[in-house]
Amino acid sequence: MDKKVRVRFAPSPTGPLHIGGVRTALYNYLFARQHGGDMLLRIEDTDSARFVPGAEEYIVEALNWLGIEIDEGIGVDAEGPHAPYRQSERKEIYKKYVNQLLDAGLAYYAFDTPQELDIMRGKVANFQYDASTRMEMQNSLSLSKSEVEERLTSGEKYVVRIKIEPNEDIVVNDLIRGEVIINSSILDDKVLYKSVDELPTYHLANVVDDYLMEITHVIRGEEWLPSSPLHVILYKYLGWEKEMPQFAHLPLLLKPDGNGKLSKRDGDRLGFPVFPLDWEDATTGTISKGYREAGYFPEAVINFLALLGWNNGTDQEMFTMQELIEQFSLERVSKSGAKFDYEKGKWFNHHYLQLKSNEEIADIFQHILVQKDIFEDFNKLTKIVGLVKERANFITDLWEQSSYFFVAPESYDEKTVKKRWKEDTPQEMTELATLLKGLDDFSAVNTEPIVKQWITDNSYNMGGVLNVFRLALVGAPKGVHLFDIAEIIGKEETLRRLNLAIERLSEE
RNA sequence: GGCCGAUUCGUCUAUCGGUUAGGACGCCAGAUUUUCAUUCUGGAAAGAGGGGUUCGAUUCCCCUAUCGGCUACCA
Repeated sequence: MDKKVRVRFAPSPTGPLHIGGVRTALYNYLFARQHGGDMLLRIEDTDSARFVPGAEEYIVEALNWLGIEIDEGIGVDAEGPHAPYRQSERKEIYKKYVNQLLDAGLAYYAFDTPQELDIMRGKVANFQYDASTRMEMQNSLSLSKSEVEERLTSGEKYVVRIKIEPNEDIVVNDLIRGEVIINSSILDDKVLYKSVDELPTYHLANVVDDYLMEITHVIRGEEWLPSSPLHVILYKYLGWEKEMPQFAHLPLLLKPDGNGKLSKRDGDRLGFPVFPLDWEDATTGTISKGYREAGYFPEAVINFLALLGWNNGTDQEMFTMQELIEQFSLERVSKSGAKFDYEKGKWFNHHYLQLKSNEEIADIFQHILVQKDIFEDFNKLTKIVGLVKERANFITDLWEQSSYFFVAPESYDEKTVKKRWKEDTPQEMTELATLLKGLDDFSAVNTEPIVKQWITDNSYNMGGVLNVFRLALVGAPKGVHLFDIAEIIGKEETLRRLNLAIERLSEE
């Protein structure tokens, strides 16, 4: 019987969660759910220098908003069978395995300072700390036993490096890319542990934790592919070869224009969010926009992200989370990076907006209106939403599409005025006002035929009259069906706007 | 520079040796409409290049090119 599937999302709390990270989390989640397995959230804060307060909370909130549920670890409960889930709180655990490697002669102490290493890198082209150079460096392999002892006891800062045996082909079996073979000679003796903060580096920490937490599948970004042979070696050195998880390296999310990894700056430059939620940088105070605050529905973001690198082989484009869980497969994840197509993201949101009920949308839209000091009757609002929602991509677009329902025009579109406002217009509009004034039933089904009949009877120009009427009500050549507008704003307001337009536009 | 990975319309992608290379976003045109938008219909638009293998390559192999990732006491 196979082991229960267990995957983890392991971001480092160095800032807001990047949208690419969100996709990684999503794929992990889909995979776990599909196999009835567990999804863990682990915080990789082994770099004390890059720790950013609030980042962890942000990550939890973002996943929560998106409906990516965590079964174990951070954000669920402090305990859990493999607690703690914050690597900075697992120091003792790593220490034990560092010592194990040291004792077995598979790792060694190194005392070279960062400055000394920089000098070496400057001096020797393509310098690499490995079998070919390690004997020239300051470490427990090159130094005498007593000197090492002395340096250690004197409290000199050191680092523990893995001892890589050269000239071995390391095979990484990737679920997406197949076998990737890398020769160990190109690997350097990576730092596993640093005494400065008594913390391991990512490489050791992630292997130890994945083993201890019984992770069966490591699904992560492609940027980890080059270091995965190192991880394979680590599993071997630690004696966990049999328990080694399977790897799947996801293609990267690329900039919409040009090349390279999608970054925060692309969002600022091109005007779209690259983060799930708004994020305020504590030191600079600058705010990075998030999808939530930009008006996206979580299901739209999920759907959009899911398809950036995966498809089910058919023409289907709309997927609920449940369908994604059922249909997702690593085999169908593409190998090449995907450029981030923000326009398509908008289209997804438009689609999901149309799926919402008018009441649901009106409920949210109401909050936007209140901020503008507009308090509209909910039933009326629901009606308005039904009329304009198909024109919107976001609920926030609704205001632009419907403001004329709430406020009378302050100015009139010049081009339309020039084109439509003729010598006879004031007279026609006055007649129209009189006609409307006499109507009791102001519903569109009643007013429309009457007004049109009046136009015909007087041999007026249909388009001319109606467009000026629209101009009076809306102020611009836009908007929903004219008589619907009149119905909703009501007889009184319709007449008021009509007279206002006659007054203002006749002056000129 | 070295290593690894990738390469189908502008973009996301389908195709698992034989297709008029399909769909979607975006774009353009037409229809509908009192306006704008929506909607509908139609259109333009792709296998990086070169060698093989094969009766036949977008598909398999090799080379080149291009792009990307990694190359930290960062993840």
